[in-house]
Amino acid sequence: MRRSLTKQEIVKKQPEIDRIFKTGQENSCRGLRLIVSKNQFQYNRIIVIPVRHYGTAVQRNRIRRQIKEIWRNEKPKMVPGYDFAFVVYPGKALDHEKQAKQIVSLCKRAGVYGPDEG
RNA sequence: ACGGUUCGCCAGGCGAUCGCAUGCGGCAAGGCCGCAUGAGGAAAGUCCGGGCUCCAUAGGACAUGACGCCGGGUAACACCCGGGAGCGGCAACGCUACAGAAAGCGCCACAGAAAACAAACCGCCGGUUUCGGCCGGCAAGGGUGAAAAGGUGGGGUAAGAGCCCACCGCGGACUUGGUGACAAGGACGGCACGGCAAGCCUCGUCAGGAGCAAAGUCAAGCAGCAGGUCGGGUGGUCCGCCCAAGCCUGCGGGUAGACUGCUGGAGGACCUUGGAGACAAGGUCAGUGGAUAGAUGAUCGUCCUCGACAGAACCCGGCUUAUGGCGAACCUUUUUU
RNA sequence: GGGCCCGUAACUCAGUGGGAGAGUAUCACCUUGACAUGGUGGGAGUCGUUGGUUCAAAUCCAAUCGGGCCCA
Repeated sequence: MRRSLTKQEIVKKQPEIDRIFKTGQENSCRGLRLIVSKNQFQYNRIIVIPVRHYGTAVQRNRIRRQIKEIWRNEKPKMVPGYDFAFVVYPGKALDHEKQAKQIVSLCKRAGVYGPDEG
């Protein structure tokens, strides 16, 4: 499987986001919350949502790109068929390695980080 | 060297791996491959000015608002350039809502006699007196205040006063220079005319309203009810013009998709010419963001000065604010020659 | 993206050029055996910030910071 991230793999519609928040299963850690919900596709989808008044436009763009990048690299190890919503809260910025560990542990707790794949 | 003033420039580089968007080409059939391109000087605040779209190709009047030394630049401006005057600074240089207070209205708290067609508290002088004061003259002195009706000196006088004189200030016909703001000179006047227009206002100039969530096309979908009257064309009013037999308002219901607008521009780089400059004209070259939950990133290596402020959402011209570094010219002080 | 509004005491607000105020709250005292209520008195402010106009600015003007509302 390729490690690409196309437009299809991004959750776009407001009703779909509402569905994730209603039916999804929540896991959170410091400054980050992950909501996972099953979808009707064969692949996974993602959305990154910084909370209201999260820094400047530059900071919001940066955290979204960083999380998308980590998720893209870890995607082949995930169980397919889920929607991921990352809600980001303001806090101290982590470096790439620590942030990747944090996201992987969140996915493991959510039960979508399959050890059989990869 | 220290401090300061003005102007200009840059916005980490290179390489590797993975990845995103758009355009083009190919394979070939809705997916791959290749190539090219891919945020800013402020993209920001939304403070101004336009383009563009709809309402009438936006017409007249009033209201309202903005601007306000002169000349020029520009599509336009509240911006820019050059100049004048005033103010600040030792200077380089900077700042200025810089029209009108003799069109009119209003305000000037407290204090003070009086805050503006004048007037007289303490006073000064003359006359009179029943010694309490009264009548008249004066506005120089005191006192109050942010501000008190030219200043200083001399003459003059009962005491005084532009009452007279000299100098300074003010106004100023006129003359000269300048496109002009204005500058220089100035007969004469004899001080009459306090300040505030970022108070109302007057004069001059300009401005119709709304904004790409404008506007248009397609698809999907729903449910009407009540009221108002003669209207509507966008939100100040009237006229005019256009449209219409229906329209408007309120409550309720439905949609939350796709496409056009959407980027080739008052555009950029370089050169030449004109101009003091802002800028204009001509030529050559390249083809250079267009997303729509929102594309530029991540990691590693390496070098250095170790990277600030910060992310396009229709597009331009400005202003303002945030911010790292570099360079040039000029000025002050000190030292040296 | 665009349009619009508001910042005054701890809170809610008034104040349209010369004195910074009201209610609630808080503090002290009185009243009560004690509490509540009631009464008397007091403290608390860079008027969001920075400049400008004016003799004088919470007020007028400009810039800036923070908060809020609306659109399809």
